[in-house]
Amino acid sequence: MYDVAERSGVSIATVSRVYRTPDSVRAQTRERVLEAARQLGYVPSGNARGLASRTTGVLGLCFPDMADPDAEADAEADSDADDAVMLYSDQIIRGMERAARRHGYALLIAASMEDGPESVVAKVAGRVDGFAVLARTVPTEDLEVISRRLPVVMIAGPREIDHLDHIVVANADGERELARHLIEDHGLRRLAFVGGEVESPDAEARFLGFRQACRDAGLPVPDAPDLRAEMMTQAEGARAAEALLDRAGERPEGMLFANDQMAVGALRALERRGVRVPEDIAVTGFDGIPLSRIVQPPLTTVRQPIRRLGEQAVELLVQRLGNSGAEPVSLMLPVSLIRRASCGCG
Amino acid sequence: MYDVAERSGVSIATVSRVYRTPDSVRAQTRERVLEAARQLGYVPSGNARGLASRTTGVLGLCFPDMADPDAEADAEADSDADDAVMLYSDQIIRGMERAARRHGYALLIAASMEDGPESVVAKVAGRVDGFAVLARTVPTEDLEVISRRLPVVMIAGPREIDHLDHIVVANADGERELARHLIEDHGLRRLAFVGGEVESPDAEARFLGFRQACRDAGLPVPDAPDLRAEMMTQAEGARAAEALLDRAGERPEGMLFANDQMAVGALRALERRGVRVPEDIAVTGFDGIPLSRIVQPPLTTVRQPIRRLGEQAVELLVQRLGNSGAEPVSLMLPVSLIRRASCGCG
DNA sequence: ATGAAAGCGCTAACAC
DNA sequence: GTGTTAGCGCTTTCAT
Repeated sequence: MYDVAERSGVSIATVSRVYRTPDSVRAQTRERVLEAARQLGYVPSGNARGLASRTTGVLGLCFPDMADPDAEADAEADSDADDAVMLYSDQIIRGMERAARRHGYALLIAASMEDGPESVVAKVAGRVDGFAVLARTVPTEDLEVISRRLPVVMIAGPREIDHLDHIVVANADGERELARHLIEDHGLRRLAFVGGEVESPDAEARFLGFRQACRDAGLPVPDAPDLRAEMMTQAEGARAAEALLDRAGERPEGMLFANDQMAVGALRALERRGVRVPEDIAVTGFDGIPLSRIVQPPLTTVRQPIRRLGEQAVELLVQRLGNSGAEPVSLMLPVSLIRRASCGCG
Repeated sequence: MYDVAERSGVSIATVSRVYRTPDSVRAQTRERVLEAARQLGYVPSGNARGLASRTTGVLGLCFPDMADPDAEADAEADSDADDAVMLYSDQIIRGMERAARRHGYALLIAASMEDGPESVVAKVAGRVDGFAVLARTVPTEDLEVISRRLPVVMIAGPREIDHLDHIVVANADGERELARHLIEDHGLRRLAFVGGEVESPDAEARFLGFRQACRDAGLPVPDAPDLRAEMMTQAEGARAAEALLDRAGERPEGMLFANDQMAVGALRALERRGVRVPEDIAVTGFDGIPLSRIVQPPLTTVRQPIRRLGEQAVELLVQRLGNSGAEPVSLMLPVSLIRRASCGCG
């Protein structure tokens, strides 16, 4: 910058102005500066600007370092499928990027690594004006500290920290509606629910919705899911389906899975066992992943607006950047029931 | 940082060490510093660190601000499809993020906006250690200046600037192999090629491959594509198919499109016209997008490894960051022919 | 419309 | 193992 100033015969202040507020510099001067910059290959240092101005023009996203949930599935599936898989985080990224772009921000993304030298979140936090965190990516303790310094919004997670903005989808509503559909519209009564870990807020909320539907319909209300899966993968879904089949007592008329992955695995397991879906048993998932349309039979599920999650995260961050004093916001995005063949529709 | 130092009774240098090289500080001292930081909500400033150390630990990506290529298609298609669409840029991002993570970098992404106050690329360039650019995102002139200061790799573009590393896929090879397959294995001889703009390096390279196959087979070698499409959308593909049908002279036995989008559009147009694929006419695409598997009949195409493009970009950047003096590298990634029903296979 | 000077919060030598 | 001291390359008052 000093070189550019010298070469164009102005002060560094003027060079700075040329880049920040071009109109505040006489056109002729401006041209001279720009030309000098070109000749010298000058690129303004974002770091220095950020340091001096205390703003970066960048928003961030931290997400978990999970292997693809489909990794195991791919082995047995067509390798083509790999390209069709759009990860949850990919869609969040896309949503955030779009919205960030609209507001003139760039997006910094980083997955939390197992054993990074410094926590990834700190790295991101130090380089952005605000950032979003996917549930269970970052130790609550770290978030607590960081969120005192800059806006943080929690996506799809519990309200771990009460002064954070946070966004979730209507998990309970969706599952309740889904179960209601099976009960009222298809007349099913013996329903089994396969959940996730207790610590997974999404899975728990879905189970809650299931319970509500049971209560509403006057059916027995279970205290806990019939089964719980650790990672909610296809393999676990398949195992769960078999376990349910082999369980003593009457076979369930419907199996509700806390996500699509498990439901897809179940579909395959049931086919191997010669159990027809939906004639013998209805199967449902949750998420609305692309795979859910392609499997046979196509999966009845609840679609959650993942990209909008990302978009809203950015909107919240931008709002808070403008008005940091406001009350913490808590958004719940609506979901939609998708009726396909696996429940007996279509 | 000064506050943390004061509160824990050490100098700022020690605070700095605690974050950079924890082992160089006595455990007891370290704990005191960390505790003070926690109490004060201290978050190290990435900007200041970057400024002082002249490195950011961030790699960048600039990509074009295109609307979804499928935007028009979505209107007529199932809105479900929207979620299944994985954009080219999404896959590049995913590939780069993965590779960057492995090397301990975060990823900064930004789409070039129409009328940003400052060029997006400058913004990115100032905040990263090196970055990748998707073809035709950034004015060559800007790149020329910036690439003098930090490593830049061009993805899927022409070698606009000769000292840049760049990566492309084997467009010509893929199209040649595809055309050879139609000619030799299916015995087709009257082939029509629908290309893109002259300025699209991908589309031109694919046409080149088509020509090679014609030459190899002793067929007439066209000087130019039978038709060119501006944006290579489904709508344009449909129009092109109809134009080809209505053209005077013998109807072609095969239509080769420069991308899958157009081929899918063509499939629909041909169906409307009552032309059977592949019985009456073979149709092929290029790219291997998810949609290509789902359409009826499934599309024969050439898959390009988009994610690997992103991964390789990061590898090149990391290499160059380690050894800036090396010769410019030019990588060509292999593609693979995918035979499906639209050419008469399977 | 332009210049001068004081930091922004950290790292990197070097000294102890 | 820890402290001291210069900057890193900008933005920001405040003058002019």
